[in-house]
Amino acid sequence: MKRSSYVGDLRAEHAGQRVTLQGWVNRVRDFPEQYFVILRDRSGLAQLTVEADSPVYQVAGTLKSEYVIEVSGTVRLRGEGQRTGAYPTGEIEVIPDSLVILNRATAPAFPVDGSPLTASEELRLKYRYLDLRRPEMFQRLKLRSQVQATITAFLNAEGFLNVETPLLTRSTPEGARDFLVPSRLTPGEFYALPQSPQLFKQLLMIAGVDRYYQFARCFRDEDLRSDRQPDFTQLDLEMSFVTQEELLTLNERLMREVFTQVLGEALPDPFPRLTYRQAMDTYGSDKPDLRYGLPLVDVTDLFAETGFAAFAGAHTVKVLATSALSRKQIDELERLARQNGAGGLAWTRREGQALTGGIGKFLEAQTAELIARTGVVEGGTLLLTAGPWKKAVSALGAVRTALRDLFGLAANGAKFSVAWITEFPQLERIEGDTEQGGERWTFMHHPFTGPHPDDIKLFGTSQMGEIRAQAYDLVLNGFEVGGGSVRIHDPAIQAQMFQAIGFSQAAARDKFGFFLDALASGTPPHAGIAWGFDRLLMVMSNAASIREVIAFPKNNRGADLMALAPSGVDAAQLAELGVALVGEADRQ
RNA sequence: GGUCUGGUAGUGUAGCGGUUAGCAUAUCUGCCUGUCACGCAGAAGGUCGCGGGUUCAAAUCCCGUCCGGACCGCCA
Repeated sequence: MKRSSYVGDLRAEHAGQRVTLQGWVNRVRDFPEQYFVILRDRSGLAQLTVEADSPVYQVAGTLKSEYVIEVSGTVRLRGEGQRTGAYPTGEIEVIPDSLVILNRATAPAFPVDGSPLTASEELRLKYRYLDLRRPEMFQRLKLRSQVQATITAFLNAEGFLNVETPLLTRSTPEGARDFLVPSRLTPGEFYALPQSPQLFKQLLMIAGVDRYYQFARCFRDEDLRSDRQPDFTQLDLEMSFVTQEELLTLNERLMREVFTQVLGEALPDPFPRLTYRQAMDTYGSDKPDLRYGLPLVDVTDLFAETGFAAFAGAHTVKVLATSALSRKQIDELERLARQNGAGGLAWTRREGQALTGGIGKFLEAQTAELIARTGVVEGGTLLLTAGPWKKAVSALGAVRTALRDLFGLAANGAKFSVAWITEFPQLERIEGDTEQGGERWTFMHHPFTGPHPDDIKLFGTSQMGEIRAQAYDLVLNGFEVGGGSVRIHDPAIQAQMFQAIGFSQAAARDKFGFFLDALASGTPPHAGIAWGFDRLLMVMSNAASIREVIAFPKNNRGADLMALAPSGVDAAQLAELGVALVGEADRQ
């Protein structure tokens, strides 16, 4: 029988019409004179009313939750006092004259009928197909599909070409561990799953495609987090003959389009911008949550002459002014600051025009100035970190985020706060690796990121750490939802970059000789970006974890609790691949 | 690799040295004249994650281990 409509679309205006519906039994309410069967499909719920004299009364009595049924019948306006505004179809009921059980069901492990969710996430992941029956989950799948459709339409209209790139490929230098796939045809050799289509999209520019995009599946074999999956999707795009400015502008338009079309939310035009330096210095993060203020205040100068030894010699001293905190809360924040690289978290409290408690007694000479600069309120707490610049700011940045969660600071601000972070450093010093006294450097973004033209002269000097990259991140509510760069298209600069990160010419040739050849074959200036698609959806749907916006995600340990992956394979499969397992003791 | 946190009927939770291991919900049975997370009555359902220890006595305290989650490292 052909379905005449979705269950949730029925309204009073359909009264008198014959319908055929298919779906799941959400719930059966058993009364002396009739059964109320609540039918559910992805569109919503509607009530079937089966009276005692109905031809389907017997069958209706055998229905249980989650049975799959098909009914035909007539839509009827409910009587006065029987209508409800609790759900959209509450004005009507369907009087079935035929009811077929298409499939029976075991009792679900947890309720999916719209009653409050009680199941643990572990259970939801194990029975993901049940979890996805819940309207909340279906809405997330739908949102994801709508965002993808909006992006596709926008980029197609802008002349972008959707091109797919291989999943079985060669290791690309993104810095994460690769997932490897053994080759049967060439035993002893491996494919790598792409960490991103980086080289391929640049090759498409070299090939003259000019404007490319793809919803690219990417794989990184690193530990998971609530916003990180080993197997994820990015919106990958690349453009030729554009400046950084043009690329950012187009992406802003795209993002605004997505938010207006899908959520009806207006984002600013243009997006605010912060340099990496500003973001770190003011918010202690390169992905600051700008829905609230609470800036880090620099007080390095005030501490230079204090008797507080730990702070007097510090390169950077930063302070956050917050409302009153209990000792226990301060201890918890200190633990967090330490975990984020600080030696400790100093504190003191404002009482009138004095600072008492914590390190207050060392600060008599600076008290007035500290109160003035931070604007700390009466009874409020000052939290301070000191140390090398990056450690001091990022530890206090972590504290800033914790204060947001503690006091709900983000709740009063804009629903979505977006910004570009620009001028990332080109190179990052590798710490604790100073063999032969020389310092070693690595790329911060990836080795094909173009340096700022004004800073190219710093390659090979002692100021390599100051080289700015033409790299940018898109930040939304404290999450990095995108990142990209203007690429190097000049082989000479590429050579300088390789040299800076200690890549010999031979090593570079060995790793991606094909790409260097391509660069030398006529490469247009080009730039690109990749959006963390899952992460964007997580923020858009205000979900607590990335797993909420992925149909079949992996848990904290990278396991699929439903399919039970990863899993062992039989010896024959391994033999065919030329792969042998080593014992635990032989593993590093 | 590290820090923190949790694991008790199908599910969610209470109990934190001596309880017949409590409550809610789901399940099953019966009842109920229109419900809408229907209601009422009853029944069944638990190796308190697992192993060891302390104790007259352990769900409860200790140690180890496995599993879930958050974070650091790692990763854009």
